[in-house]
Amino acid sequence: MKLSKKGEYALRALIDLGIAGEVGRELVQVTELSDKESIPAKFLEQIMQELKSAGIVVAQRGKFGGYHLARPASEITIGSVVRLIDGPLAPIGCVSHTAYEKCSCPDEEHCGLRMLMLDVRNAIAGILDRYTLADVVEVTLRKLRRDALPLPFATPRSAVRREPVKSTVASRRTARTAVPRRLVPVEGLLSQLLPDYTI
Amino acid sequence: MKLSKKGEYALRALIDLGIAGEVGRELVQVTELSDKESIPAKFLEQIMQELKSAGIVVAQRGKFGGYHLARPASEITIGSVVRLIDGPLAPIGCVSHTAYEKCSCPDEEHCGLRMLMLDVRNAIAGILDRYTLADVVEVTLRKLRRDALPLPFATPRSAVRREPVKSTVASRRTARTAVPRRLVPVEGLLSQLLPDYTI
DNA sequence: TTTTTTCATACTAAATTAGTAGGATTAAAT
DNA sequence: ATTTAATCCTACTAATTTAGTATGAAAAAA
Repeated sequence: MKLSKKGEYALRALIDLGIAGEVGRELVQVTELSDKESIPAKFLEQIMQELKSAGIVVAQRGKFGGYHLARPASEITIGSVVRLIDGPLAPIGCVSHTAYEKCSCPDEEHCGLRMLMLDVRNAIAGILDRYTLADVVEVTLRKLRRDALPLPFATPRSAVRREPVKSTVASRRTARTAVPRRLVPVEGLLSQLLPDYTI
Repeated sequence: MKLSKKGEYALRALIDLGIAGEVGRELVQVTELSDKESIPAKFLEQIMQELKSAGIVVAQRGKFGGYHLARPASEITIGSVVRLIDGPLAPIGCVSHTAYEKCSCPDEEHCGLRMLMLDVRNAIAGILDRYTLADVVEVTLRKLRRDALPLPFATPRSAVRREPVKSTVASRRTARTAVPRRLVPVEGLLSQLLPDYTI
């Protein structure tokens, strides 16, 4: 039930971009991300490319370029990122919603294992499709502030000399107000750390 | 978040052994299992070997030999089987209970991703460690009976000419009475299909 | 003694994972 | 215009994992 390193790196980088947006930083370069997270720079470069192609991040080329989120962090679910990089969330193909595949078993309708794995897939998707980058950014910032630690990306590596590139939408809309919570049953550690968890 | 084919095959075979025990069949051979589930026989043979080494099944060698569960199906959790064959349930090492591994991130204590993945690992383990082979056997048999389908392993391939080999414990104790349900929150499809789900 | 099963070990082809390498392109600064 | 520093693009690769095959020995029943 593993998440690949690539998937982990993608999420780490995106969370960092979310944090950067939250502290007013407009662009972050691959080397900053790879330094902070100890990710091989060239590997992360590839990953950022995939995220760009998928429309999750936007790049600014050239000197003093870098990346930022293409949409508000509250509109990027963790599940969508994991699916993009690592494929379906379901443990076996015959219970995948996004990539169903008939399994080898003789009778899917009477397969107890399938029922069980459907529960697992729903449990995973219930979490990863519910939470967004904004949620993870929020708990991270909350913890850092609680312990009075310096926030990452607070000081731009090179002074902010760029015009507000395209739109500051990302940095404004990250607050979790507009997007309604989707489902009812809320449990787990993250939900307890988030302020407005509906029940 | 995939379960390997090997893990899937192991679970299918074990569920079949559980069903066999439930319908009074004492031994099942690899070829029967591999036929029924369309698993390459030699591959399944290897898998059964691992399950034997782990003390999950017991083998009877020689002509008219075969396998049966080493313990009551109600005492074999799905999680223990998946961990044996596929390793830890946790998506990343730093949230694994059974195989913790320090992750590359600079500060585990303030890592939002880790919190999230801990929720995921708890959700997965909450299901796979809660349910046993007996549960899966039960929903399977329930569905087959509901649709008036023939139960597998009801007719022994070769007549039952063997003495009650070691103990009939497995076939007697499979009823889910002795083992108490472990946790409180019960949801998902499987729990709804099981009769005595506590809440 | 034959048959039929598990047991044990070795091997392998294909896919996936986790990267490296090298340069082309773009844009800001000088 | 030239230099510098960033992303972009493509190809390659080493190691590991996955999903098996292959071959035969050992055991037990007939």
